[in-house]
Amino acid sequence: MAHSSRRLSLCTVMQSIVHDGPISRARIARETGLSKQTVGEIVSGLEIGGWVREKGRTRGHVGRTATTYETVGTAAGVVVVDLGGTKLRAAVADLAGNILDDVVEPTDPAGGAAVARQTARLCRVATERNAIGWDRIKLAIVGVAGVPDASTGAVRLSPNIRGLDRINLRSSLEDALGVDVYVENDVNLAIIGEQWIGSGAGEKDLVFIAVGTGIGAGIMIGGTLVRGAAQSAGELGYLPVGADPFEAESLRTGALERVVGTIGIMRRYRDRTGEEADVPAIFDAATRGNLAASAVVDETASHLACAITAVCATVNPAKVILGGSIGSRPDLARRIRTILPQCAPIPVEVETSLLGSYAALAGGAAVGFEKIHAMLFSDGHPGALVSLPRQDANRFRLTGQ
Amino acid sequence: MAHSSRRLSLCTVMQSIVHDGPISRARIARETGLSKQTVGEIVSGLEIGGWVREKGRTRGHVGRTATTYETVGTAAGVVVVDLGGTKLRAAVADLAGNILDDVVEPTDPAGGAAVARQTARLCRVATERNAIGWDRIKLAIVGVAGVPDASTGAVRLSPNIRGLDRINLRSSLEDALGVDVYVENDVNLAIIGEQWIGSGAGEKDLVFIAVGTGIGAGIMIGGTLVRGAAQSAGELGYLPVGADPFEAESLRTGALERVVGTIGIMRRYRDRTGEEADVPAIFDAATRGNLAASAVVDETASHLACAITAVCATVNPAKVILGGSIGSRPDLARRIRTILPQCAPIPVEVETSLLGSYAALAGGAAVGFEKIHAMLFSDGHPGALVSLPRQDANRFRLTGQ
DNA sequence: ACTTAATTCGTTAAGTGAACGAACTAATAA
DNA sequence: TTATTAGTTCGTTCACTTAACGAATTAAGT
Repeated sequence: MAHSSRRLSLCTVMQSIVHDGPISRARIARETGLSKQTVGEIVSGLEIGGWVREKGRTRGHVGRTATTYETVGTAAGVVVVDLGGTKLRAAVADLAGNILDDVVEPTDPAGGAAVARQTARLCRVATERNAIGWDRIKLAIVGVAGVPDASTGAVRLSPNIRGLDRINLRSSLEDALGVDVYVENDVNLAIIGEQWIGSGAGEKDLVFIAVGTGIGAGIMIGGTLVRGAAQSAGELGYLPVGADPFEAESLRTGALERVVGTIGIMRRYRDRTGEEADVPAIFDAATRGNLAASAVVDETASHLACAITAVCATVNPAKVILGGSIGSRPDLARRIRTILPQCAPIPVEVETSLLGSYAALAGGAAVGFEKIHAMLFSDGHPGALVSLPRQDANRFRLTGQ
Repeated sequence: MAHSSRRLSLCTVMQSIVHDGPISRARIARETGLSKQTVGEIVSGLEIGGWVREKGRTRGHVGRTATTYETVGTAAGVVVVDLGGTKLRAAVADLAGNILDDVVEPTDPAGGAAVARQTARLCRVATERNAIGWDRIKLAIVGVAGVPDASTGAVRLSPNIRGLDRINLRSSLEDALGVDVYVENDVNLAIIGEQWIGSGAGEKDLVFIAVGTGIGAGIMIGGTLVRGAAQSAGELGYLPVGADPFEAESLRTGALERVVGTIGIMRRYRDRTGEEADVPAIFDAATRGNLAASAVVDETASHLACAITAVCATVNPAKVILGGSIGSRPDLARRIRTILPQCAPIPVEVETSLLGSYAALAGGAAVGFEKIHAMLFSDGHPGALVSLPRQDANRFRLTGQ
C-alpha cells in the first residue's frame, strides 16, 4: 500500500470541519493532533478542490484572529428516496449532512417499471427544488419495503408495491439517473435515521420495530446494522408469539404477524364483537373507552411485549423504538410500557419513533453521507472515515408528516 | 498521530508470516504489495526482536533459493482458563496461535477466593507443562459462567461457583499472576472458539446455544460478538417460549429455562411418570424407546426449536451450534432438526458443538491471540490487526473431553 | 493615549521516518 | 550460457514534525 497516511489526515481534517465548523486551522491542529503545517496544507488543498471555504474570522480573544473554514454543502450531494406503498418521497442531503427540502407524491399504483420511472423523475425534482445541480449528485440511496437482492437488483417480498420483484430496480435507476444507486430495506434505514437524529440518538444497541400491515424490525448492534446471513434479520413476524408456531398458517404468515398485523387486529376485533372496523377505528374506540376495542388493543400490546422480550433476551438493546402506522401510536407504546415489566426481566426503554415517516429518509441521508465522504476523501481506505455530524430532527417535525 | 504507517506494514508482514509461514521475504512482498526492500527491513527487525526466525530455504524452482521465515511460537504466549462449575482447565496458547497441552482439575468447591488461588496456581502449572517460561506470558484470558462486571471485576449470576460475585476475580488474578487478566463469559468464548476452529468455521453469523443446568447463548454477528447494552445478550432462558412469560416464576427463572433446563426436564418427566430420574437417564431411556422419556425429549426439542425460531427471526444466523451438557447430545440435535422446519420459515443449520468442552478454551486462545498481537505489533492502532491463522481442531478431539 | 508584553495564527525552513523504484549482485534450474 | 528469482544498496519522494519567526490582536502598565 502506497502512502495512505495522507488519506487518513485528510479525513481527520474534513471530519473536524464538518463536525465543528466553522473552525480555524489552528484549532483543527489542536484537536486532531496534527501539526499546523500539515493542517494548513490539507485545508488549502480542500479549498482549491472546492470542498471547504473561508467563512469568517474569530474575534474577541487574545492573540491574532484566525480565519475559519466551513464545508461547502453544495459541493456534492446525495439524493435520498423513501419508496413506500402509498407515498414516494425524495430529498437531497448535502456534503455537510444537511437534509434539504423533500418532495412527496402518491406512489404510482401501476408498480414495477412505472414506479422506477416515477422515482427517477422525483429525484430530479428534489434536486431542482433545492437549487443543487444534478452534476453535484454523486449517488442515490433508496429505501423500500422488502428485501433488496444485491445480485439481481430486484426487491423480494415487497407486499405493497406490485412487480418490484420482476424488475432490476437498482440498474434501471442507475440507467435513468447516471449515478450509483443503493437500494436498502426501509426499516433498516429507519433505525439508522433514528440512531442519528431520532429517538435512538447516541445509543449503539437499538431495535426499531415497524408495526403496520406487517411487522418487521431493523436491528443495530454496536452501531452496526444487522442484516443476517440471508438478509432476513428482523423478520419479527415469524417470532413464535401470539399463535401456535406449528400451524401451517403461522409458518406461512408468521405467528406474530397473524395476531398483531392489520389483518390480525381486525380479525380479533371481529371475533369479539361481530363487527367490522379498521385499525384506526379500533384504536380510537379503545381511547374512548370501548371495552372490546380496549381488550383488543391490550392484547396487541401484550403480544408485542412478548415479542420485545424475545428480542431483548437475544440481543439486549438499550432501547426499542416503535414505528409504522400502528406502532407509532403513543397509546400503544404506553400500554406496552405498562405490560412489559410483567414479562421482561431485562429492562429496556420503549419509545415511539421521533422521526415518524421521515425516519427512513434520515437514515438514507446518513448512509449517503458516509458513502459520499468515503468516495470523495477516504477512497475506501479502512480506518479513514468521516463520521456523521450532529444534526437535529427539528426540520422534520416542522414539515409535518 | 506520528508515523503510523510502519505499524501497519509491520502488522501486515507479521500477519503474512503467521498465516502462511514458513514464507520467504520475496513472497511476503508479492502477497502484501509492499516492496522487497521494506519487507526486508521489517523482517530483519522482527528477527532481531526474536519474534520470527529462519526456518529453511525454498527448493526445486527456477532462480535463486530463498530463506524462509516462521513465527517463534515460544517468543510470547497467553494463558487461557476455562473456569467451570465442576472443572477448571488451563492451557497456554503461543504467538503462532497454537494451543499447547492443557491441564484439568476439579474446581475447588469452596468457591470465591479459593477458586481464584486455584486458578492462578493452575496457570503456572500449564506453563511449566509446556516448557514456556512464565516471563513469556503476556496476559491471561479467563472464561467463566456468569456475567463479568468490567467495573467491579466481579462475576454476577454465576450459579455454579459460590462467591464469585463477592471477590474481584480480575484484580486478584492480576495480583497473583502479574499480567493483565481478561474475564469473559464462557459461552461468549465458546462461540468465538467454534467460529475459529469449530462447527462455525468461516461463518460470520452464528449462535452458540448452551443447554445445561441453565440456558444461554453466545451470539456472533458479522464476526463480532454481541454483548448487549447491559451485557445481557444471549440470555435465552428468558425467551417467552414453553411457559407463560407473565407468571412470576417465568419472570424470575425465565420461561424457557423453566422447561428446558435440567430442573425443567426432570420435572416434566416426573409429571408424566411419577418417577425421579436425572437428565442423562431420561435421554438414555428415550434412546432405548421408553415412550414417556421420548415424549419428554421431543417436548424439549420442540421448545428449543421455537427458541431457535425466535433467535433466527431476530438475527438470522447461518448456523446454530448446540453445546452444554444437554445441548451437545447428538440425538437432541437430530430431533430438533426434524421439528425445526415445522415452525421456522427461515432455514438455518443446526449442529452440535465440534469442540465440546474445549470450545471456551479455544475461544480464549483466539481472543488472547488477537490481544497479544495487538499489544506487541499494532499497539492498539486501529486498522493494523493480525487476524487469526487457520488451525485445526484435531488436538481437542484427540485429547478427549 | 501610547507603549510594551503576552498570546495566538499561520508560514517558512530544516530534518526525520518510511516507503518506493531502479540498479545491482547472488544463486539456481533449464 | 540464459532465464529467473532472491535479496541488497542507493537515491528519491512523500508526509509529517519541530523550530523559528512575522503578523495580528488583546491586556496591562505608565
